[in-house]
Amino acid sequence: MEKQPDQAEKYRRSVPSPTLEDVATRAGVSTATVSRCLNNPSKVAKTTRERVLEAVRTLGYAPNFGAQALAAKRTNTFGAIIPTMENAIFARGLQAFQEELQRNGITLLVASSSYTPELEEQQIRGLVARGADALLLIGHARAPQVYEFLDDRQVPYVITWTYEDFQSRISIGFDNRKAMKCLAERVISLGHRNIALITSHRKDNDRASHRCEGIQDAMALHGIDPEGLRIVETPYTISNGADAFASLMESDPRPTAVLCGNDVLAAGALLQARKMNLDVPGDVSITGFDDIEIAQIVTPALTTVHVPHREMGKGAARLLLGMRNGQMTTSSTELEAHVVLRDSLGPAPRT
Amino acid sequence: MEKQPDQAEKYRRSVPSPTLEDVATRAGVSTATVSRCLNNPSKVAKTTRERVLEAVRTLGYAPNFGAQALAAKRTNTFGAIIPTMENAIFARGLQAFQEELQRNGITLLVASSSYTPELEEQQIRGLVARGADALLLIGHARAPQVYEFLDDRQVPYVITWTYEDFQSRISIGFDNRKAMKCLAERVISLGHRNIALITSHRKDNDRASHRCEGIQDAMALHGIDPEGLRIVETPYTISNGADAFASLMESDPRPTAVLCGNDVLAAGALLQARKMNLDVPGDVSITGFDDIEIAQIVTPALTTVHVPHREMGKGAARLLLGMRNGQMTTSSTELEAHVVLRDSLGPAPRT
DNA sequence: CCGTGTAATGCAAGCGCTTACATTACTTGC
DNA sequence: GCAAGTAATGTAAGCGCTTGCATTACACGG
Repeated sequence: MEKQPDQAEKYRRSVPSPTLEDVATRAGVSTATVSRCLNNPSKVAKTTRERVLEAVRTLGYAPNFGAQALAAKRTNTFGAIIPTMENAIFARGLQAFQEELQRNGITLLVASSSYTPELEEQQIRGLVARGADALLLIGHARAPQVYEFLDDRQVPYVITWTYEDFQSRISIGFDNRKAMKCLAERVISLGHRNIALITSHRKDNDRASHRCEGIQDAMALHGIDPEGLRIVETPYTISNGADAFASLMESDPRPTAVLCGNDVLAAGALLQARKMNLDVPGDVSITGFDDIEIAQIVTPALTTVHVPHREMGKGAARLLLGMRNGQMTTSSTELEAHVVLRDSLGPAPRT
Repeated sequence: MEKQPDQAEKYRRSVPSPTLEDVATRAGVSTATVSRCLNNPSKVAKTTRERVLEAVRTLGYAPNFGAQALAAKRTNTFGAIIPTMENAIFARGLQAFQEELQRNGITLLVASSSYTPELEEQQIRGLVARGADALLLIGHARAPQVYEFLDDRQVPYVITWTYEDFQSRISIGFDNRKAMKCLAERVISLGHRNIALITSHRKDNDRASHRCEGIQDAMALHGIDPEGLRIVETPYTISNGADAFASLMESDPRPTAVLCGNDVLAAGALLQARKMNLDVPGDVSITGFDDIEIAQIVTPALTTVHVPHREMGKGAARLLLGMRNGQMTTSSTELEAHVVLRDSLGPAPRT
């Protein structure tokens, strides 16, 4: 008998979230005081503060995000647009970024652009419309109107995964060109003359194109014609890496060293080498870039370039936090990437 | 002479975002019409609509998120809380989830809980406070007050990565217990009697505990005492997998098959086996779970359980979209996971 | 005991949008 | 030609919060 109404009530009991006003009433103060108490505790008397916080607690109050954003013109939200979530390239850096932000009470919104400039622009506008207070961007290459938009709206941003003291845009990262050059010099010093590169598309991707240029720098430096670098462009997946490697191995003369624009492509290349019964590094050397987890897992372990993922993420967060607080003194930071020698790179085979 | 003001102006020119009102003025209509035009185009005459859209375009108008959320009590934002972003376990599913959402004009907010219930609860409340219209959750195990909170606030949610027709909570996923049992039966049928499991902590993790039970089911079914299953619990990282494997190999009697709760742990085990000069699967068999990318990359390639990542992600999005639109007819969906035989599982070695 | 300074609090005006309801301008049937 | 319906648009009331300014309450020196 008691059951029926109970049931019905259960259905429609939608407890609306408590509002500032509810808290204010319960604590016997005005909404202004509650607001101050939450955002600026020092301006409220201790006894009142305690009473208010008590009310907040018992009511389970949480501020309405939209209202807060609307009134304060500030969301305590930062955004990050990364090219892809599918593989781990950006995961570690992003994790560090987000940890640092969290520590400062701000939330991270992540969007991925699938390496597509149009999509990226759309995502950037979207995040700004959602009130992102600041943005993390990967690489410098994007349409000028995007930068104009950001500057007009006064949205602070930092460019990562690359370092370049460039056009007053502040960035934190490493010099992709230099890092890759360093690795290429190693390769060349082991006697390789016939070198190939598997990379993602370089258009609209400054990291990829700088890495390529780094190889050519090293070649030129050692008297090898940079034009002789065989280049295959393909999206970042393992199977694409495998296919690219296969096609490279069919070419003549066959490269003795295949450098890859990142570890994922290199893992694919390695897989394909095994399938083709090629010994790595006996028959052909393979290198990666990024030093993500899989670099250590594959057999042979990948010689690659270690990228300071966590430092970039954390540093970017610091910079952005500073900028938001009106610190205009911040400047770009260069971090170091270094070659990690493992087993996939060896001397060039004798012909 | 003209220069000074110009300079000064340059500094302070913060173009405030255009508002609905700006658009309305420019198009010579009221804000209501503009709003309708954007959210409900069919209610506006075609000629007016064109005029309005033109104004929107030239002004570069984008709705203010906070204001919209406040007025409409809806954010077109869904949230997902996953245990970790660090490895690829959830990446593919999440990507599919987000793609499907994007196709429907809704934005995804991702938070990670680091496998910590308290943090997860906090993240859930955070996302709801930020106006998430619906939530994707991993696994069933969480405090009742969390479910109460969600039900009170009428926030739709779906549980994934597991399937269980359970307490009226709708879920989409696969039966972890059954899937692991299936794999374990394979293992047992190859003559293994001495079996070990490396898993993440099972407390507060129903996927992990179900997988464990699945093994024990299979053992019981084949007359092996389920109590004989050696279990090592450790967080999901490669090096932890390696350490766990090492300690297992020192135990007596030594297991002939080490099943792992996921591919990351298995990759670590494999690495350690190589370091210990153990042949896999000659000396010891190793299996994973999830079938993420690394399963195919490691040597020997990992025998594992393929999980329908993309289907879960996409399906979850569909369910949530339906629920938000008031479709109460939705129900849980069971997907299939299946064993993938590769090279890391072989017959038990003769003693 | 009063004037004054200071700390604590309240008042109320928005922030930019959605939407119920009111209004206007037309059709259309009789 | 008019009542009545319908389609298109306008009016204005909030949504829940922040914050500049006004007000109140004291403490204190003279």
